[in-house]
Amino acid sequence: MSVTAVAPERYNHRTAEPKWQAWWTENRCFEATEDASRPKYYVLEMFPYPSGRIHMGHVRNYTMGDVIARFRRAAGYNVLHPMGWDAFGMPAENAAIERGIHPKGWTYDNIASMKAQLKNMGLAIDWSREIATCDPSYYRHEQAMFIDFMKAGLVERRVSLVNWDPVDMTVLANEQVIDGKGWRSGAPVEKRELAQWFLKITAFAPDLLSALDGLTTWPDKVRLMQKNWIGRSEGMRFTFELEDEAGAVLPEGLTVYTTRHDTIFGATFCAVSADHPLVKERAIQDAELETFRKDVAALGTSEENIERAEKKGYALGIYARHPFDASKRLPVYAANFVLMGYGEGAIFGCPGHDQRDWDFATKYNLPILPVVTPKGVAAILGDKPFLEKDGEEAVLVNSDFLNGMTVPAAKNEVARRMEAAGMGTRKVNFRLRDWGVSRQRYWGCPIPIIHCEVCGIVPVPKKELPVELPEDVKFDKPGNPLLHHPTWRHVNCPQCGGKATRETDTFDTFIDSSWYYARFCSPKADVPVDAAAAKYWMGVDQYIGGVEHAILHLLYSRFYARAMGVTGHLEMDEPFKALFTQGMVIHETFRTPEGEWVLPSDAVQKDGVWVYVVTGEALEVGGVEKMSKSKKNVVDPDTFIETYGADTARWFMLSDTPPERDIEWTSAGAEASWRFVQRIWRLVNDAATHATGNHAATDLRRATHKVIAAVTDDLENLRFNRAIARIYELSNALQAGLAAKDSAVREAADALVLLMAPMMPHLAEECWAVLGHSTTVVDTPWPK
RNA sequence: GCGGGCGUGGCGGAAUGGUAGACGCAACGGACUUAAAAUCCGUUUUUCGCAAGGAAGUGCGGGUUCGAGUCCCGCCGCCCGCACCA
Repeated sequence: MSVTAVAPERYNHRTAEPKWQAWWTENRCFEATEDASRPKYYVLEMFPYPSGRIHMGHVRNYTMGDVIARFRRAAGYNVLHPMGWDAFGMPAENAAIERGIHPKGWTYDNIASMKAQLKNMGLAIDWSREIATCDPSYYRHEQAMFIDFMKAGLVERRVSLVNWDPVDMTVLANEQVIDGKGWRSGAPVEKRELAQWFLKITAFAPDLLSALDGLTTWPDKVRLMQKNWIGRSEGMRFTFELEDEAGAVLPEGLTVYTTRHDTIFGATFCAVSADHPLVKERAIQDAELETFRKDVAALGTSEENIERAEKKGYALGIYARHPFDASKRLPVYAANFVLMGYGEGAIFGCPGHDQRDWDFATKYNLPILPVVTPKGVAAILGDKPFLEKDGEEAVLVNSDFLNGMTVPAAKNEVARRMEAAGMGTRKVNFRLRDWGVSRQRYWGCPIPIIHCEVCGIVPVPKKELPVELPEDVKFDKPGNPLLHHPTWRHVNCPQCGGKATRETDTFDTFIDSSWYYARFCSPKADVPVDAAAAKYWMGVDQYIGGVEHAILHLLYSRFYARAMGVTGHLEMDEPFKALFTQGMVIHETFRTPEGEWVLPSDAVQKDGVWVYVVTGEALEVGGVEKMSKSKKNVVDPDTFIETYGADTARWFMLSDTPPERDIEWTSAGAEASWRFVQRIWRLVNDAATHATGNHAATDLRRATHKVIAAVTDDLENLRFNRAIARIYELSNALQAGLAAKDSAVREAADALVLLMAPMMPHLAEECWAVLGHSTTVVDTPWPK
């Protein structure tokens, strides 16, 4: 039986979608203005790098944000939903090197084409607030703030051992080194000594850590990752007296950091980093030690090296006097496992209760002394160090005045005695390092500094900002084009007027994205952030993006908000009130028998077997993996939207799979979404022929209101897949209601359209008109 | 090694400690059609049974509870993050 008397025409997204997109733009539906009479809602997705084309990951991310924006708008909020471009970065420069295109032209062309693609998605974005970080009107404020940060003592220039990416020929921050390799290039990172600009993120370490507790609407996983990254530990810093082979006291002491000062009587050696001053100084006289230092440096920091590396040491021929037992002296080694960058770059080794120290002691035949044991158990020397488990009661033995004490009590006692004797102090240490922000690249924000031979480091006067990137640069040799520019770097010193040179390093692009969320509040202001606008809009009520930014971008942004607070640019601490990290878009992979990757669009299923359309040969179906160009398992959003419409793409992205998990793109699933679009169209057209109901408590009416409540709750909690399941239920109920001539048919159809509107806004508008409304969905309140 | 998460039909996945498998996909049967597509009506955890109906069932083994997919303990498997951090 046919549901409709006269079959309606098929829904045509090709006419409907551009029509409504134009209508929203003309009527400025999504342009936000401050309005104190309404509650505000700021929803933001991590802005894209303008690579040239959007991918399905963007579609998923921006669809989620859009659903939230449209839902909150309908629910009565004054919504801010802006978009911009994270436009500085290496790919633009690589395009310049490889194809001779200027990074600026390349970037802006990409922005234009990606903007058109995003518009085709029908996003409810306030395009009047669009920003690009490579625009001088944006980065001049970044430069001004850097100078303010300097004045506030949040900037340092120091020579330090840095991570050098030999492929990208630039320095990387610690956060940007993954498994000992550059996060972009994948090349093994080398260590180099360079003069670098640092932002003092460590100044905020305690606050960045403790404030995590308040971010209750962030994923626990992300909070935990940040907590581990910041890495707070409570311990002691104290100094050993040193003596030489003959027992004569040396002028210098050896300061170590430890969290296990309770095990001081188990100490049998000391170890210092190969980069420790004590070692460097002796290596001048000692060729063998210098060789050792080089070997350690050559080993690098990559994961595989660390795993394979044996503990190696070099006895320095000096000894540390035990602080509480004059009869003991501990040989001091230079050791490859001690990091100069953490603590004091020096430790005492207690092999009985530390795996690493155990390995070292075993190798060099150093004594192993058990000093901690479970309560009521005699200390024994097993075949591995004894490490008490969480909550396990352990007591000190073989430890003089500590004997019988619990671990915490013994720590306390050692700290008390050392502090009383002036040997050391309790100290909280953080793993977090300051953020090195100098990059030896062209396509980034110039660091607004002038180096004067007379005056030293001089900030560019604010009235001369922005320091603009010169456009006439050449990419004909490796390294930084700014360094090779004939004139740009040569300037007069703003202070003495003498000859000086500009800083040619540019900022790490993560700086650009560390404050853009605040700039969106007042994108055209002539200060970085207009205070009144920020007071109204900040913080971001819902931030959405990939979990890959759990540390880098999110930690930097949290730091920036604080630094901007100190310098009076922004009055708030936490930029993102709620965070949601969405999963990836994954897809099957296909290979020819020769091992060539094949695009999904070139694979067809014939009699249950996947076949390559070009050659007709059977394809090997590989794993379901993240969409990537290298494996060619990509589906082009543009082509899909052209064929099936934006609403179909949006609907599919939200269906079935919970938003935080990886979603598998399948053509069958996508087509099913398309069929649902047509089904809604038929149902609504059919419902439109029915009379308005009489508010009787029919089955359909009950079902409708149950679904309204459920969908509202689901969308408030970002459970898009469940909201969609409810909408399917309502469409099933409506279909049954139509057959049963239920009097609530019109009411149900209206609700169906309004509930699906955040996900399928174009279809909703068309359906709303079919149902005889003279208003638009975008201006209709959320149903209750 | 340390830290965290997850194991439910053929698949994606539902389920404030209260009828396990909502909703979707796929598959199968039927209607419509010259035919196909689309659409519509059904079936679809496993198992026994012609049926009515019964039994088992949320990785494995225990426990708490009137009641456990959900809470607790111990395993097994997979995934993610950090990693010589003193």
